[in-house]
Amino acid sequence: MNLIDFLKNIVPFTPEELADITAHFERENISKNNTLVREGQVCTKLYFVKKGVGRSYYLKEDGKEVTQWFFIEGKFMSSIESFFQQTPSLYYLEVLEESVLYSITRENLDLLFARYHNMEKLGRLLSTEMLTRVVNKLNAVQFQTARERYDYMLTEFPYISSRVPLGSIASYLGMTQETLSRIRRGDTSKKI
Amino acid sequence: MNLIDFLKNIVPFTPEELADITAHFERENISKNNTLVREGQVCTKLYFVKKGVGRSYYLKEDGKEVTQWFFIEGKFMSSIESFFQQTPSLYYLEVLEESVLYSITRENLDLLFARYHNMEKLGRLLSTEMLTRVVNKLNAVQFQTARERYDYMLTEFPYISSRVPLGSIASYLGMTQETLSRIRRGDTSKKI
DNA sequence: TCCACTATTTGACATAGGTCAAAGGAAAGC
DNA sequence: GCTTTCCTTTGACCTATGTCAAATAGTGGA
Repeated sequence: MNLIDFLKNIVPFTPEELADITAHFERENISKNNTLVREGQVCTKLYFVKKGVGRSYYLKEDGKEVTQWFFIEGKFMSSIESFFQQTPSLYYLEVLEESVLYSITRENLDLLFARYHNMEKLGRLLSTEMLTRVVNKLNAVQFQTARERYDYMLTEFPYISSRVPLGSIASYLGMTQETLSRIRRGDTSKKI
Repeated sequence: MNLIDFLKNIVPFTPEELADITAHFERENISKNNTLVREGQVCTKLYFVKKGVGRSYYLKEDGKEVTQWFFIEGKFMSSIESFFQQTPSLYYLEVLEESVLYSITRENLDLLFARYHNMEKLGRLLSTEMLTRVVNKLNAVQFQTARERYDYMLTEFPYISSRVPLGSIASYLGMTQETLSRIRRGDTSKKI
């Protein structure tokens, strides 16, 4: 997914706006398993994923990683709260595959927000879209069985299960790796 | 909390902008236990809660109500997804106390978004703020024990526990009313 | 003030999913 | 082609929280 096409699909930017906006992004090629942000750091960039997969996660006291979100092609990726509030990140942000990202700094983004009414609109629309997604996940996690949550995930991130380790998916879904493994095996009716 | 003060605190609107914006809101006095939106209806308005408390909830197949969110004084309230995507609401929206709301329709809000760059900014900021809150709840619900979730709720909605029925809070927290009751009793260490 | 509801608490018991430990598989480096 | 390490599966057992049912406590209305 191309950044320009992505932007055009959401808000009817003029060609001049598009040119100026994309000029503020920088292409970055990131190799597999690279960490972009660590816990405690302030996240300075917002990334558009042109190719690859990323995830945000945090460490529980016992040292276990808990996946917070996956970021696939054609989505923006960041430690959102840290980036927007400029506070230390609670999360790690990492790339799980060889990836191509387009990044923009907070200052440049603010500049574009201030410069273009359309840009502000883009921000609002993307933010409400993300809000909807998070609410969906919340409902899945809060009120569904482990198996139903797995089904939810397949709709939210269709192809991810073959691309990322099972443990990352399990913690994203709020279950253990063992449980997810048993679900995948497919013993539906029997007790898991 | 006054609507004008609330708006001014977030974005530096001009007095003219503020006057025009607030002129598009309508005051509504709603009596206790009134339902504003039903499942399947498209939610036509966004409400600012000047006084009172509201909540959104949905009905599970077995007929049990599950609280999705509480809306307290000084917050915007709506069946958000329905309002912004103009799709049938998955949720009921109701007022739990005698309340004073300021409402705006989708058309008027879009008009203001289009008219004022600052308004678009307000939308973006409120949306990211809400996103942060939902993410916090998600983390609480997904990885904390029933007791910890209760503590989380006390920070998110400090005074709500005395204002709304225990069952509504329990389902908001993803636990049964019995469990919440036992937590409140305070048998911390012993098995609940 | 009493009644009729509705909301909350309590107890006994059931279970989904977690924990711990170990065994297979797959994959990366040499 | 081996070795080492990591990832996934499996089994046995455990626990937090759910379910069901009944007992109390609160509350608004007549």
